[in-house]
Amino acid sequence: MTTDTNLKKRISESTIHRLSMYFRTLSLLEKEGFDTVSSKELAKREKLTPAQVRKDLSFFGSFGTRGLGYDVGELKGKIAEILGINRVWRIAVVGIGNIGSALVSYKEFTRQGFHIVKLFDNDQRKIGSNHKGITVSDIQNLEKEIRDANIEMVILTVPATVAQYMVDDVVRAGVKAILNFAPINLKVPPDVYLRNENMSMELEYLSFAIMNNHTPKNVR
Amino acid sequence: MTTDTNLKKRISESTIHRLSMYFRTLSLLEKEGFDTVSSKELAKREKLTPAQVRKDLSFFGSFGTRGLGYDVGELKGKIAEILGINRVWRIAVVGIGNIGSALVSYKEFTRQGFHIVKLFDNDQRKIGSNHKGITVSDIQNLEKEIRDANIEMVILTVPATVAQYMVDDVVRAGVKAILNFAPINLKVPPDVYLRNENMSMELEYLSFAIMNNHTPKNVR
DNA sequence: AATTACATGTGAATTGCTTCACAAGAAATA
DNA sequence: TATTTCTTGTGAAGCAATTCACATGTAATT
Ligand SMILES: NC(=O)c1ccc[n+]([C@@H]2O[C@H](COP(=O)([O-])OP(=O)(O)OC[C@H]3O[C@@H](n4cnc5c(N)ncnc54)[C@H](O)[C@@H]3O)[C@@H](O)[C@H]2O)c1
Ligand SMILES: NC(=O)c1ccc[n+]([C@@H]2O[C@H](COP(=O)([O-])OP(=O)(O)OC[C@H]3O[C@@H](n4cnc5c(N)ncnc54)[C@H](O)[C@@H]3O)[C@@H](O)[C@H]2O)c1
Repeated sequence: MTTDTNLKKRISESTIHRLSMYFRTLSLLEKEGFDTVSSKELAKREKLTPAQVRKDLSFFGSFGTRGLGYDVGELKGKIAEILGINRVWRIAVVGIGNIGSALVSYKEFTRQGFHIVKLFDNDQRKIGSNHKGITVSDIQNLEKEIRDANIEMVILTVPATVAQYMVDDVVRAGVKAILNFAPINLKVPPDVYLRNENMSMELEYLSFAIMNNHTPKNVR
Repeated sequence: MTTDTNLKKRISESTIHRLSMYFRTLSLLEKEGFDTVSSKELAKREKLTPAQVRKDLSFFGSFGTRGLGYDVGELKGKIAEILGINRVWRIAVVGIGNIGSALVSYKEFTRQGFHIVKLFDNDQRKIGSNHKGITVSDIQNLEKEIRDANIEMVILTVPATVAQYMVDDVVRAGVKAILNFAPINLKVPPDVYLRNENMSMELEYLSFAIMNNHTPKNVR
């Protein structure tokens, strides 16, 4: 393990999230026909400081040209590399209900390299049905099918009551990253990454903000 | 404006998010039959330090009993008050597509006081149709209907291409909080709160984590 | 009533993140 | 080629968030 790799362990979550933002904005700038962009312009579009943009990038190398700025296409490529999105990720969705099937229909994921290739449910009425060309598999076959299909990430959209059981199954199948939508604290082994998408939390934040005239520094 | 109000302006976004987490865990503890809970136990369930829990709460008052801990029901009530969720929020969903209709079906929101009472779309095939007992209104009537229904929050689930126009309309209608699902940087006046729900960003974070063996301090 | 055990609430210390400020380098201009 | 203009990359400074550590207080026990 090199020093560089150790370095990356210190990158903050905020920095990663901002890299995602830069990536999206760079795609937009590319479409708008810009060849280069300064940290100042990038910062303006994200409501950040130019120093923040430069510092974030500096953790990974130096990608700009002094006096000129960054080459839009090049920087976009570098960030894709950093984020690991210059490749295809094979994903399974577990729980094909309201939210699960909405996610399956979302073409933008595919365009970004997040390929949903397997769907699982335990409801006999859903098993065998077709969503955007993918047949819903029986949850009973989860482990084998996940392994056979080389799935590395799972989007979990089952009821909170069964979410932990499904996580355990998914982990057993060798999946290393889970995006969970159930409002519950899940346990995963240390080598499995778990992110929670919690919409109620965001509504609660808005509620607090209105009630208290909240004005924090950085709002996502 | 009192000193207390000014105080609240300094509360960090992380603290608010943790209050949401505490609230959910307290609800669970209540169901599990616990009368009291210590900062230690609460912290354990959230993977935080006890000091963090106590510090978060200390910004708003002192709710515990030394030697004993916090009364579960009481603390839950206090946090509900702080977050402003001890009341009903009237919400409209704009854009009744894949994700919009999934959200409308989500009963948990209602249980938490987030009442979705109006739906809007611009598609003639959707206008007039019924979702969970609510008729989809024509987006043309947005301003009047939002005002008449006393809507204070909007969930925005329209394509990114039209999201800014819809925000402008919604702001004009007097809405003070927006939860946006379109992957785009929206502009709102300073007195309107905007939160973005960005699922791609979470997948990108997972991608980065796998590729770099990322081990940050606090993971959501 | 005294003692023990336990857990809060909070200044102080520490850690982490953001912003500052400027030397250094590249491009454009004269 | 020299000069001006512009913008990066980065240590240092400043600020914000987290954790420490303990005085204080309550309840349970003897
Ligand atoms: N719908 C929303 O807008 C929304 C919003 C926020 C959070 N969530 C959360 O997302 C999750 C899914 O919500 P939903 O509204 O789509 O619910 P849903 O009931 O529509 O979908 C859940 C799906 O999971 C399947 N399922 C149940 N047990 C299973 C198992 N053991 N194995 C495999 N599949 C199983 C069900 O058959 C169903 O198809 C829930 O945890 C919910 O709390 C939903
Ligand atoms: N589906 C997902 O899983 C998902 C995931 C992440 C983000 N998003 C984002 O959420 C948004 C909605 O996605 P979706 O998949 O539900 O799309 P969708 O096309 O299914 O739904 C969009 C809805 O908005 C309506 N609409 C379009 N223009 C409108 C206007 N001017 N006024 C009112 N309504 C209008 C359409 O008629 C449609 O019903 C998009 O911005 C998308 O990028 C979706």
